[in-house]
Amino acid sequence: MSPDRFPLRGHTAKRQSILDAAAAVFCREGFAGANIDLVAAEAGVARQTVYNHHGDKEKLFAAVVNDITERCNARAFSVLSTFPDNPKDLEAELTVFAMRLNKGFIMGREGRFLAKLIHAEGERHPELFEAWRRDGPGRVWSALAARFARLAFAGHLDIDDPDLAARQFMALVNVDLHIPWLFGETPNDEELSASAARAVRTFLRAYGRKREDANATLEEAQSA
Amino acid sequence: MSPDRFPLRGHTAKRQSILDAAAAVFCREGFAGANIDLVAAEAGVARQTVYNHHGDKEKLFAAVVNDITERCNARAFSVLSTFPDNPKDLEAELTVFAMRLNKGFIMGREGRFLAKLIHAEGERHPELFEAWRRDGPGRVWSALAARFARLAFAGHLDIDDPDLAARQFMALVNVDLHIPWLFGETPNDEELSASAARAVRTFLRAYGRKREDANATLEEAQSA
DNA sequence: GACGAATTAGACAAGGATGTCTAAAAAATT
DNA sequence: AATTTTTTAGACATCCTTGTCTAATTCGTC
Repeated sequence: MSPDRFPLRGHTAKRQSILDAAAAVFCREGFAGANIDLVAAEAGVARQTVYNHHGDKEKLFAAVVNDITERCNARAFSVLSTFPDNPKDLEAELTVFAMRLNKGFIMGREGRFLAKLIHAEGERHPELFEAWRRDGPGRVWSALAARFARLAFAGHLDIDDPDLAARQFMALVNVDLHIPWLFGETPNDEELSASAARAVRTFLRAYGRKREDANATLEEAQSA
Repeated sequence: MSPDRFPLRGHTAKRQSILDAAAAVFCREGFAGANIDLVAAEAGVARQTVYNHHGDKEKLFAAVVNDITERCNARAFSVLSTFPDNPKDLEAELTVFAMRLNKGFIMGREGRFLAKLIHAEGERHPELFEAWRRDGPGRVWSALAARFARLAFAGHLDIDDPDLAARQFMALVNVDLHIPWLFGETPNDEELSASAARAVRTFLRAYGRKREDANATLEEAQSA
């Protein structure tokens, strides 16, 4: 009698292997086009095993969505925890952060899978993505917004609406990745980095303290 | 013998009706999930007629993609032609323009269909969307970039890279529409307008002439 | 080594979809 | 009005997929 009542350890390994394969197949072929035989083959497992673990195609799909959502959220918060709270060089550090966002979250395996699943099936299975909608963008954006608000409070940024700023930051970071993303292409590190730099530069032109700096300089000049 | 050798006028009407229905079905169900019987029913046509016009499911899909791409591009350029080239109140007029972009292009029927088709099948049928990729975002963005460049030249904006500015403008305009879009929801005019206003405000904070105004003020102060 | 649970391979029925075919009806042209 | 083309309804063969079932086999534990 092993300490954990869970059947086997190979059991859960196969379970995860099936989930991974199913995610890839659903993502490539869509729900209707996904073939259980293909999932089984790609997971290195008999078809019957797929049915043993997740009784149904629908249930399998739901399991995949839950699994991917969870892992994707974990990844997002892991990247979020590297936000530059005490920046020496705000532009440089925000750029590195945006780059991590690109690589680890948006262009990462889980991120791409989840996004494609939502695009393809979100309209048809809204209940499945309810959890994502609640805990995904909502939580991530407001966490990011909190970080921006803190930067603004510390005098590094000039932000009226931190939530809006956070959403716009994400959108700007995505600008040059969207088209390649659509066709399954993966920009190299240099391109990702350049894209992040462009996004951050524009973001800081909008929300940096340059205007107040200019005013400060103006006041100095006037008082001189 | 009528001047045009084309068979009938009801013929082309049915053709278009089939294309419309097929677009809706492909979009809702995906390529694999789309049912030709359903397309025929939705088009008010016998299944055989569908096969008569477009011999194949694949060919039908290709025809739909071409049709939608064309109409979508036409719509985009129609909206683009309302760009404020000689603005009195730049922020207000850009906001109205962004609003038209939202309603007529991004959230419009053709725009949504095309975007969904590309998301769902772009990776699997890259040849089909090659034309879109070449003539769609490329042309639209560079046309928009040209308008921004002209505004910059006329002294209304401070832009280094008009192409980048155009892409970022589109991204900012999309910020608040993305999530509803994913779930087939249509924000009302008020929300669309508010979203456009937020996007334009941020865009102008980044690319407006405020900094140079400040510098001008500074120079005046210094020369005084 | 023996036992029980999980896995496997393959066969299988049922259902659904594609694409073809035919004969009849409808529409348009001359 | 006659003729030609298009459309229609339905039947049809074929293929693919889902989900179940069975018997053999492997794996891990006692």
